[in-house]
Amino acid sequence: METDAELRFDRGDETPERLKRQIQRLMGMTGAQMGKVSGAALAAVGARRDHFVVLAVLAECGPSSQSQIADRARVYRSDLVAVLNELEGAAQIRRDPDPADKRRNVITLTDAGRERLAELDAVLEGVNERIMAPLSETERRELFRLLGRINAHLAADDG
Amino acid sequence: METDAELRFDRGDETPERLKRQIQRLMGMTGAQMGKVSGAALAAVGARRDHFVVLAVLAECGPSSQSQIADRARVYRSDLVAVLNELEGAAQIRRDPDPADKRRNVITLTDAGRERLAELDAVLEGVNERIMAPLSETERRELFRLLGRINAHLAADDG
DNA sequence: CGAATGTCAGCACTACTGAAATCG
DNA sequence: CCGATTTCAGTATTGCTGACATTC
Repeated sequence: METDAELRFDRGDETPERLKRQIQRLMGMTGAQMGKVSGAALAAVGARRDHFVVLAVLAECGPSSQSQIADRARVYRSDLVAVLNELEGAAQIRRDPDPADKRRNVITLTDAGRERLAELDAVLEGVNERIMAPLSETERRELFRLLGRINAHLAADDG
Repeated sequence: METDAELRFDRGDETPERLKRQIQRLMGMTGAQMGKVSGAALAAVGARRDHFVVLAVLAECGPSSQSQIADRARVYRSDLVAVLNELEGAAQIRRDPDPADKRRNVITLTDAGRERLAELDAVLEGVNERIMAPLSETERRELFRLLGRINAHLAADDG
């Protein structure tokens, strides 16, 4: 039998062509790696992605209810609760009952929250720069443009 | 207080600028959506991503040991076991002990496996086309090129 | 002995669902 | 009564780690 002879023992970049042609796979791998890098960078300062996203939404949209934040940050309402608990514990947000609608809370960014956002923003900007390092300025814009188009198309397709 | 007046009730695309500028976020969202689309397409024919990847590796690299497949398909050895069990159950692969090294199994693609791979390949090609629909041929090539560069850079950076 | 291989068990994290309590 | 909001509990999937027996 030729069992041993037919095994390929060589290492290196042996990724099959079939896999290389799959945009899903390339996007998935690259996206996952980006997620890891930025996740690790945020973890290094004791934060997670949701913290940044929620703070950013509050900074740009002003005081909001939790369901508004959930919609804009694309976080589930149920998961948002824990995030807000943590941010509130660090005094980066305030959670006050809305007198006009007693079902809601009004979430407000504090000064500490604004500082924290600036910190996280700087961290992620560093990550951004590191990720985009091999691309020129025009290439970066082009990448954004292409991804944006695909993303819009996918979002319109099935929600 | 102006609690109610400061709330923003308008819906639509309110994604904060800060978030739009994050390549990680755009890639993450787009990649996740691609993953969902292709995952759903594969689930519709009773398969998962790993099935396709493993079959593709076997088709292009020939009979291999499990750890070789794991390396090339970027699947963990531990997770590969279940995948191979399923493929073996459907008679799409054979798992024979390697007489030359009794620690190893030699995994071989069967004819049924080749047929299955062709089927999954067609399914994913459809997904690919659907995802890339809004882009022209040159734009698609450009996207691949840019992503490939970033991916190679990230992979070289930290493994 | 140390290293590789296949296997199993389990952990951590994220996305997601469901339901309850309160209120409009 | 129906619907929205906040909250808690739990599921499911996936990436990943650790341990173990066997064999080189």
